[in-house]
Amino acid sequence: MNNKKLYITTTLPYVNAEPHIGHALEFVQADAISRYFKSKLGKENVFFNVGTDEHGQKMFKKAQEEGLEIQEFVNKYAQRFKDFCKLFFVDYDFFYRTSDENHHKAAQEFWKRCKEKGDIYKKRYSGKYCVGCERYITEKELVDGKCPDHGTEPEEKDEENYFFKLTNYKDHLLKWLDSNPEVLKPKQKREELKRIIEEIEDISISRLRENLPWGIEVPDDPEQVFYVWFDALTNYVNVIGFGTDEEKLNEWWPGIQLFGPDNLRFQGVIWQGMLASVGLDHSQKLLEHGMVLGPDGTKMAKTKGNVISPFDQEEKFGAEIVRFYLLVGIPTFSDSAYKEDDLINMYNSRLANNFGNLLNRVIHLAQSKGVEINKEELVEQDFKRKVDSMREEIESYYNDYEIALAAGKIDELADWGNKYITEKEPWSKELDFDTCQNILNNLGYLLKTVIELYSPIVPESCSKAKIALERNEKIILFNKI
RNA sequence: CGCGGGGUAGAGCAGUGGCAGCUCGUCAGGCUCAUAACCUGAAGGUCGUUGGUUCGAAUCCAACCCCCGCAACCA
Repeated sequence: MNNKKLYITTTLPYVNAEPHIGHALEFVQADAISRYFKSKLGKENVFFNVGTDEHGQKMFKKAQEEGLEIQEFVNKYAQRFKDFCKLFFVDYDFFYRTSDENHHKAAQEFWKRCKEKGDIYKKRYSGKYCVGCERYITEKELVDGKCPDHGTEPEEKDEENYFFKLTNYKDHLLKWLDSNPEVLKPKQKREELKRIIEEIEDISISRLRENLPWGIEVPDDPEQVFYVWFDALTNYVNVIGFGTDEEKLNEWWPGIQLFGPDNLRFQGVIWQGMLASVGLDHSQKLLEHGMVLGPDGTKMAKTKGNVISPFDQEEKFGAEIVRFYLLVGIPTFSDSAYKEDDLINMYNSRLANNFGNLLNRVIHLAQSKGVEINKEELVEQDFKRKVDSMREEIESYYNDYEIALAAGKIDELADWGNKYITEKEPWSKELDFDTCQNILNNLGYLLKTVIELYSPIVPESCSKAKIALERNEKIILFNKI
């Protein structure tokens, strides 16, 4: 935490298909981090950006296949992502769309600045182009004349394009990574990133408009449009004022970026080179989440029939339970299988039996004993110190974006509450009123802490829990499944 | 020899040189305020294999075996 403002952004998903479980993971992780820091720093000091990447040849083709006007097509899918956010309680501050006019202007401004810096040049290029990858494939990469990633034959292309001199920044980027070893999480990925930087090449950043009518026009060259990645990446700073409001930009940038394993080269290298070109700081933090694997522990694929749909899961279990499992049940920064049995077990034992049940027993006892449980002055100092020191540990996990570990520690706190109540037996008829009142207020304080710290993960339930505790009303917070 | 990550209890994981741990599950007991919940205890591991370094290795080194990702809707 270097200053009071915090900016966090997901990558912009390509809108040529339905949101999948990987998007869900990234979005809810970013949302949990955003919610935590909003509670910590104040809502106005956190800015949480999500959005959709809507240009590119793939999009153009897909729209034609569906027989829709391209803008109509991207509108449809962008809306799907908005609905998806709403469904999973992803409370963004801005939904960025790259087909928006403001984005076009800002991306063009970005281009101009790179050009003024001397980092953009024009070069004739001929080679084999894979539409699936949106890039040229070298002869060496081809497998039986086909793209190794998409299994399709690349198109022969011979055109003049603009290139970005990423190689200018090779040494700079290596130095940056060396002197900021903590910038990338998890740290095991650092070597991989370093290798990618070492093998850096200049990248093609435009296409001929005649081949791709759907894109942003290159400044001073109406025959060319932006290469999709070059325009999409600029969103991260455009949304906070690049090219329009430098003061605002300085307030928020550098930010925290979340992305999936396949995106390391774009977020960690190309984008960082672009930032250097326009004279902006590098990202404050690069968080590479894991991959959600099928129940069998291998990558999801329709052909294998092990695909988990976030919409199906929501229908089956409800959004918060799916959120909980994505955030807590699978490790924050490594690949993990999505298993419904684990989801059920984990939800029942951790939320229903531990946290939910404790809340219920405390409120129930408070009611039957006629005790107020929100009197902080009645909380014993030793007890308070213990809870506060647990809170510190939990917050330090959150501050390090370790959501799953933070949740584990919150469970420990609730678990300790269950041991405490069993030991103190506040239901015993032998106890005098004051002692009972102290015990229950201790527990009330513990629960208040648990509720507050669990809010970023299960926001709706926690806001219900908070009200129940304040009003001393019994509630079954988490029904067992 | 393409690059990278991993192999620790039935499952999921933590553990960077000093008595192998946590959660879930299983079994036994206890409690009874509570959502058949909660508390206590027990069983369960040659830490992938082999060799090496060391007083001492899950941990360091070497070789090998296996799984996964990069990489086929995609993050």
